[in-house]
Amino acid sequence: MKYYRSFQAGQTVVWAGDRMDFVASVVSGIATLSQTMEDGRTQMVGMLLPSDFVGRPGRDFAAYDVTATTDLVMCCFRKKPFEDLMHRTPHLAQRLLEMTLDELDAAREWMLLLGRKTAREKIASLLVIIARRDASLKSSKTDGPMAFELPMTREAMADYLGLTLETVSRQISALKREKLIVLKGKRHITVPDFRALMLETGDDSDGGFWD
Amino acid sequence: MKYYRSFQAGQTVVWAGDRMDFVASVVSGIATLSQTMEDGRTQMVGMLLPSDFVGRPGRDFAAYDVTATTDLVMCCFRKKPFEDLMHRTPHLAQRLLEMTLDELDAAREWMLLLGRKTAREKIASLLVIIARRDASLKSSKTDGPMAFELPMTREAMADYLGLTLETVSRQISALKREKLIVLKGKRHITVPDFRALMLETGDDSDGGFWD
DNA sequence: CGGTCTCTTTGATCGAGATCAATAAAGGCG
DNA sequence: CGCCTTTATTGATCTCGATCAAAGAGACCG
Repeated sequence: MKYYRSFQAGQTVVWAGDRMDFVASVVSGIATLSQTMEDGRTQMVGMLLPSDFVGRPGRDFAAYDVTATTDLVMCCFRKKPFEDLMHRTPHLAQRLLEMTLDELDAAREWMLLLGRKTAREKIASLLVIIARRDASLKSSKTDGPMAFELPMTREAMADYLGLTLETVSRQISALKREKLIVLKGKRHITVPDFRALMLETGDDSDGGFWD
Repeated sequence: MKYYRSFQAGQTVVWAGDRMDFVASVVSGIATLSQTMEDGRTQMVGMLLPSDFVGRPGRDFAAYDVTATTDLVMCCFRKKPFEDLMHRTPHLAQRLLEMTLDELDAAREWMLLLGRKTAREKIASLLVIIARRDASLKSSKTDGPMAFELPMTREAMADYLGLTLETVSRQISALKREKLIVLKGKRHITVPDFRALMLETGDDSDGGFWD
């Protein structure tokens, strides 16, 4: 009923439209949900971090491509027993509801980004999100200089942000030129002044994050 | 504990950030959820149709502006008693989970639209969505000519689609010129050939809708 | 160590949609 | 009815990001 599966970075976990007779949660690593149009245009519609849940009770086919962007371990449950468990355990539905509402909020914030932000604001927003997540994982402070690894290629960033990979690259170069970020190699980023980067996201001055 | 509230088209139900001590569901009419950036850029992030739910158990402040786009009646419950009820009624959480998952799917489809579709595809997609909803409300067939009222201004459509109102107007004119739609006045639309319009949305040939 | 991947950067040019501006149509109301 | 406001259309121009193209930087491997 419960088992673990591992995937290498880049591997596909399931394809949209495939039969999917399990639900799962991420143990370690990062996975993405994405949708692809017939002509190949791709949009990432979700990002799964450790503890996040995939799969939908009462649906037999995957709605999205699920891809491991880093090495990934997932904990899977067969769907049928899981659904039974859910009926017997009221708390489970409530917990899932909480998580789904969080995802819905994230999706809506992302809609604002996709519909209204400039390329520069999109890149800054993504870097801020990744930096924050990283800081909270390591429970480090967000005021000094922050450093982290980008867990994705430029192309994946483009699919995330509704841009082309060239535009992503150019905007990152621009932020580097302006000393808002420092690059070591292609993936390691240091942010000397987090507030300065946040000002580039187009969001409210602080979003209540600093109190 | 339970009461009804009515709003006129254009009225604001709640502002983002306002205290919101109730949850509600739409009885009749249409409401929208939207987010606004400091400089006024606006993105609609959700559309509430009859039976849809607003408000989040365990959150005291509204996350989005809620606006009535047509005359609107909502059925409200004080939040505290509702939360108690939810603890006592396992089915309720499961039902809310279903609805929230549907909204999440809609939000993700919308993300693809915002991130990757062209202006023409966005307009066609919106018209198809509205036409379908209208058809299912009147439980009429989707193959003959279809006619419906646009429940929103060009500006609201623009906020929905991540476009400017001028672009919306131009694309509607283009679809009219090409006889894909027929306009009577500014709001009444007739679609002579629904499949032809669907081909303009950029989605899979039929999305399983025709079988 | 050179060869061949894949990923990234950078340059040149193009074009869809934004922006700025003017006009037109449709209500609402004195 | 004419006046005023709101909503929509259309035109002219500009600009940001897409597209096309080439070169650079690692990583892996024989």
